[in-house]
Amino acid sequence: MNQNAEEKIKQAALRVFIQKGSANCSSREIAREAGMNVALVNYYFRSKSKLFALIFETVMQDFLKSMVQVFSSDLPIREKIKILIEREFEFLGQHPDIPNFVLNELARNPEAMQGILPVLNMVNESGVFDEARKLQERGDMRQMDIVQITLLIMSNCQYPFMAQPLMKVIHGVSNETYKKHLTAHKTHAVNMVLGYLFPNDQL
Amino acid sequence: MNQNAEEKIKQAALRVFIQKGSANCSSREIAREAGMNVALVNYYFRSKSKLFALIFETVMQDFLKSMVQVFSSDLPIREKIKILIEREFEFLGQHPDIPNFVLNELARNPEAMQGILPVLNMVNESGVFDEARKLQERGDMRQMDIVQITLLIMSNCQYPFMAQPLMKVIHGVSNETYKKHLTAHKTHAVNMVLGYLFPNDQL
DNA sequence: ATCTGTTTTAAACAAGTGTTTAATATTTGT
DNA sequence: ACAAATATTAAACACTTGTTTAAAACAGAT
Repeated sequence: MNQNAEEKIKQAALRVFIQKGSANCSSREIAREAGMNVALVNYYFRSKSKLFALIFETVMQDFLKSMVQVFSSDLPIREKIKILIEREFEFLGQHPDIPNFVLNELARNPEAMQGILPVLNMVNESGVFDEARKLQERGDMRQMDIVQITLLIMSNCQYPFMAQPLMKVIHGVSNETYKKHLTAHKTHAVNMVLGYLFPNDQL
Repeated sequence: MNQNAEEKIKQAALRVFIQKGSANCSSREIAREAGMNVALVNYYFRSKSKLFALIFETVMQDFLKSMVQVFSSDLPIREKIKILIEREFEFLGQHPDIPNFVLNELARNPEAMQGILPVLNMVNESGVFDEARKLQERGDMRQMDIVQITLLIMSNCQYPFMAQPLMKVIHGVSNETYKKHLTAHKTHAVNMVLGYLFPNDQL
């Protein structure tokens, strides 16, 4: 089980960190989840914080990958946004607790900010925002800052998953019911965002 | 400093809990922030978890109060939504880390779910959702579940504040710049949500 | 089989955790 | 002024934390 141990610890750390956060879990818990000894965690990864930095970076990669991919593609802008939102809902359906994890770490764990730099390069080199700017200059898209376009899209994708516990208890709905609301919400997100960004499309 | 000590601890706990979360702070840190001894925390509040429950409940009250107030008012529906969003932005401008705090605790701290029950009563007794349903049956408002209307509004209000660290680093903007984006975003949120909920208003 | 380097373990370390205790200081009522 | 009640403190409790150490188990090569 040579390389297996290292990999098992990584996967256990991924699960535990995402579910509990970097601060609210122990090295021993990660080791237990991996079925290994505590000392092995530090044998392979030097320290808990180094292990976390590693995990956090890979999570950030996954978190932003699909967004970058879609926008680097060759589709017309409306299609891009539509597919982007749909993929985001699909991704979040399988990893519903990642947004909470990411935003929480970035807000509360100063070290987490370091691990985001490689991902920043990925985003910048993709030319996502340059392209969006070009599309905007060309005309029919509503004039607003790229920051706010990003916000518009991500708000309506990520928040519904982050607020799941709150919404369930406020409206008194079950897990299954809320999942149905989520898939229905995908359509609303697409239509609302597209409708707002391209007001001239109305017919 | 009789009642002062108790109150000082409460306010210190409020600050520390919101900034660090219930799990990632110690009783001693709260005591230090309040300028008091550790034992006093338990002398007044029995235990750290009891203190947290108390704090969390009051935060939840503030968190949902303005929403309930606005919807219990006597304004026409479009005005209600507009004012609701604007008040939400104002509240979050002064308490930008509360959404992250609330959603994080609800997702990760099972005990937090208990402290929400009184707030649930507040929401239910206000008749917020009943009223929204009535308004919907009457006609011109887009047919969609109350859960999703709630999501629509809260997503576009809360997420921009929760994602501040992420957005700042992704787009490389300063604190001040981002604040300007936030106030600009308020207008977009109002227009987009109203535009989507009342499609016949277009002129 | 023996040596060599790597992997895994149990045990220990100091530091920090929530909580309790018992003694001291302070306020209150008389 | 004194006594009773309350508020505050330092010290200790048992336990968990991240990390290190030194010994053991294991692998492959000669």
